[in-house]
Amino acid sequence: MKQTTSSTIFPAPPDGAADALLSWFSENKRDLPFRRPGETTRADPYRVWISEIMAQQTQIDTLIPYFERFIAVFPTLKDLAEASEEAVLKLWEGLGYYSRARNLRKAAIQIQALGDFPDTAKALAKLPGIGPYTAGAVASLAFNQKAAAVDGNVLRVVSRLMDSPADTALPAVRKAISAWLLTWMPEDRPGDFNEALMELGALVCTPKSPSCLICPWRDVCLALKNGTIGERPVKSKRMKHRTEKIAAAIVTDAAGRLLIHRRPSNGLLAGLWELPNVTNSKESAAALKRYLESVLDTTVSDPVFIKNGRHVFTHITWQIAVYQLPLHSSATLKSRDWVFADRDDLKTRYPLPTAFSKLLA
DNA sequence: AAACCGGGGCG
DNA sequence: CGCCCAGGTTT
Repeated sequence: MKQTTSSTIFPAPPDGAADALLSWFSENKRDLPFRRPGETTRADPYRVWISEIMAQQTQIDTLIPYFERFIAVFPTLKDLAEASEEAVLKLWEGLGYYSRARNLRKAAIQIQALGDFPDTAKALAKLPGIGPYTAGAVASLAFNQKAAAVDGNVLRVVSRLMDSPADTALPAVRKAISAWLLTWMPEDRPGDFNEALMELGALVCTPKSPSCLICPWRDVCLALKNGTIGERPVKSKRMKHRTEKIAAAIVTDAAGRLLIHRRPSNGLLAGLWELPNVTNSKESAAALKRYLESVLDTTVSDPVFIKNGRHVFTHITWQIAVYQLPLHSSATLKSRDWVFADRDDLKTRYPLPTAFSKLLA
């Protein structure tokens, strides 16, 4: 008997949907560096984990070079657990959401202490940086455990298959879809099933202009049948935006080294390095000069305006005025959060967010 | 439940 | 250039 305790938000999936999906996947799956078989597992859990954390914020094609570099520097869990935070951040430079890099290292240390890589969604979810999605993804893709892994791709694919008007921004809807997927996930192939759902979302059931004509579900998809593909999935959340004016300084010493500052260990771009700057000041050039004089404990020349820049985050737009201040007298730096960095160290050592690195280009 | 956390791709 | 994309943590 099937589903005596059904009560999920959807009725049973269309007949043959699982078989059609798995057949399509076996013929169309991409050969990706984190999908090669593990020694004793479906895939290497360390690689799956790293790739899933990276995939949370980046499309696969963009992520691959980062992944390859990361694995080259930290080939094993042990290498990552023994790395410095700054070394991990440097490899993460340009990917954004830097707390994920810090959590990656913390979790590596915890897994080392455990001895074995956690192999259930429940155990994985205890690690920093691993929530419901990543826990399910690693458990199923690496260990073939029966667990849901509902990301944006899966929400879209499922919403369209069932022509669901449910708001996928709501945690309750995500939970309901997870529970529903478990009711028809093939017992012996959770990893293939989850990976196939995500691959379908990435290659065929894309957000805009999906390739419905070649979709394995073209005959059973309810949104396609009802002409509502463009309206699925339904998502409610919208966020506000604010603008900040930043005055940033390019300060070089007599040797041509660049003055940089480490940001605080919490908040936006935590722990990354930046050009010295002041925010939302009316007399920005004068404020910048005062700021630098207090930091360097010496008088500096008047800032010379160079150019304007602009950087857009999800919730903030920075309007950046860039000034130059060459130093001729020597300056004393008060803390390890201030450095004169030469060109080579800037490239290899200090993680600089895109907002600033593009100003120097 | 809502706010915070970044950068890249695309039309 | 405006618009879109996502999952985990913190408040």
